[in-house]
Order: sequence, then structure tokens, then C-alpha cells
Amino acid sequence: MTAHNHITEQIPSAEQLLLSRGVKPTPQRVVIAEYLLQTESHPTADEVLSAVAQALPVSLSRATVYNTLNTLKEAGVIKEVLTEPGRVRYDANISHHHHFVDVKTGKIVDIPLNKVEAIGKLLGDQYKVHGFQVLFYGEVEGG
Amino acid sequence: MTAHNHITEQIPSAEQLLLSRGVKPTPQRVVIAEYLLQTESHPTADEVLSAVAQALPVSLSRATVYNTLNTLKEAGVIKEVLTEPGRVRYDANISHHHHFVDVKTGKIVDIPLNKVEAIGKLLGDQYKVHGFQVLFYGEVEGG
DNA sequence: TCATATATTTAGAATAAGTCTAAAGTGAGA
DNA sequence: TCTCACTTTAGACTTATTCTAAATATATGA
Repeated sequence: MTAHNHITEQIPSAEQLLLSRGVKPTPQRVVIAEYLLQTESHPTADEVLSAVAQALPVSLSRATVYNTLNTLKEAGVIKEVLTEPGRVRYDANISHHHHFVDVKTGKIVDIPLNKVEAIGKLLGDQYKVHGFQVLFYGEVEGG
Repeated sequence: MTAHNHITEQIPSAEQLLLSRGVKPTPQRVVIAEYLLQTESHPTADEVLSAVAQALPVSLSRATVYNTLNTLKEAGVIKEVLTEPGRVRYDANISHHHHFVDVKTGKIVDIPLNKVEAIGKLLGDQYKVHGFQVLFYGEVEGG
């Protein structure tokens, strides 16, 4: 089969990404990674499962979703986001960034580091800051 | 000042605090509020239950701990703190402040607002920031 | 290639945090 | 005192997640 669609290969493939992080790119992992890479919705494990389970050339169980999310997290491919009690959300944007929760819509928007980059230096000598996470709550203009 | 201070209620009592927030000060609620007010450990519901259940002149069920924590949260007496997946911690320091998680010990330390107060202004016109929470990870000097 | 080892996926059981339910207890006011 | 509304309680239930053990798939070596 030689009918390759060149347009779809403009961004690095999920498969390449997994390989580069030392994660064996099984069909299930690739499909979950692809979904996370193309969404901005910060989905939960359950949302990943139902989004991916439909248009899927491969079976996918709940346990595999959790296994894969943990594997991808440990490999540094995705990050956990804690915005509300009792559920973990996932974000394939692994750059150091922050989040803005729109309290009207519940939508979670990424906020780039450069908006808040001075924070890590604010604590002076008493603390050695490895990292930090800013969680904003408010309203997005036009949201 | 006398050498022997008989006045044990130097800080406003938990009972007064609950009354001032419109929460009926039942024995269970008072005892839970007292515990939260005197600790800096940011306990979970389960930690509240086991800490309070022992030296207690009153019975206390798990459901009451959850009921009370939710009641106190809704009344603005305490705040939730989300630092790790799958568990909610509680903080009786309701001033706007932030948290520092010591990655060696797991201890959570309060960080006052004035250390980071400029953050809310960093997002410019695109966002209306109602509030924000900074979660630091690192090491406390001498921790 | 085949055999075998290793890793992955799976369904469903198990666990843990938290909520719900319905009955019993408590207490303020008529 | 009686009553009504509120609170507490035990335990059932729910939900998110992890665990287990068997089945599959993949990789390796002869």
C-alpha cells in the first residue's frame, strides 16, 4: 500500500514521540498519545477511554487506559493536572506551563511559563524550589 | 504578664468561629474545627478522623467527618488543598496563601500571599482572574 | 522458521475516597 | 411536654483507580 498521506505527517508522529522516550509504541499507546496530542481539553482517564474507544481499529480496555496514562506520565510524555477533587486530568503539553480554569465553563486553558516565570525566584533562600504550578480561576475574555 | 497564665483561650474559640460563620457548633463540629485550627499538617478527612477520634468526649463517625468538612468548607471556615491525586487535604488557614510541598518529607508549608502577590496581575486583559493558587515543590532549608 | 521469553492487554475483582440513605438522636421553641 | 427541623450514625453505594491472573502479542535466539 503506497497511498501515504503526506499532509498528515507534518507534526512528529505519536509513534516517534513514544520511541524517543523509550516507550514501546503499541497500537493502544499510539492511539491514546495521538488523542492527547491533538486535544486541548485536559481529559480524564474516562474521557480518554470514551473518546478513543469509538473510531478505533483496536480494542481498548479501561485498565489499558490507566496503564498507558501512567506509563506516558512516567516517561515524561504527558503530565497530570489536578484542578478538582477526586479526578486526575492529563495534558500532553509537557512544557513548563500553568492552567487557567474558567469558572463559568469549566474549561482549562494553558498559560505559558513566560507569563509567570518570576515566581520561582520569589521565595528567597529559605526554600529550594524545584518547580511550581500556578492554578488560576476566573473568566476568559469572550468565554 | 503573670508567670502562670490561666487564660487558655488566647485565640478565638472554634465555637465562636463557627457561630460567626452561621454554623451550629455541635460537639463534633467544634472538635473537628479545633483540631484543624491547631494543626499545620493539612490533614485528609481520614487523618482528621483518626486524630480526633481518640481523645474525644463524643462519638464521631466517618460520615460526620465528611459532612463537617464540607459544611466548614461551604461556610468559609476551611479550604481544600489539592496536592496529590486521589485525596483532598484541608487547611484552616483561610487567608489567601499558597503551598510549598517538601518533596523529601511530603510536608506542606503555607506560603503567604505577599511572597507571590504580583501573579494575579500577570495575565493582562485576556483573563479576568478571580483567584489563583501556587503550588511549589522543592526542599525546605533544614527540612 | 519454531520455541521460548518478555511485555502488554484484558476483564473483572479489589481498594480507597467520598457520598447517600434511612433511622435514631438532639435540642429549641410552642 | 410535644413537635419539627437539624444532626449524627452505620452501612450501603458510587466513582476513580489499582491489582491480579490469564490471554495475547512481540521479540529473541537456535
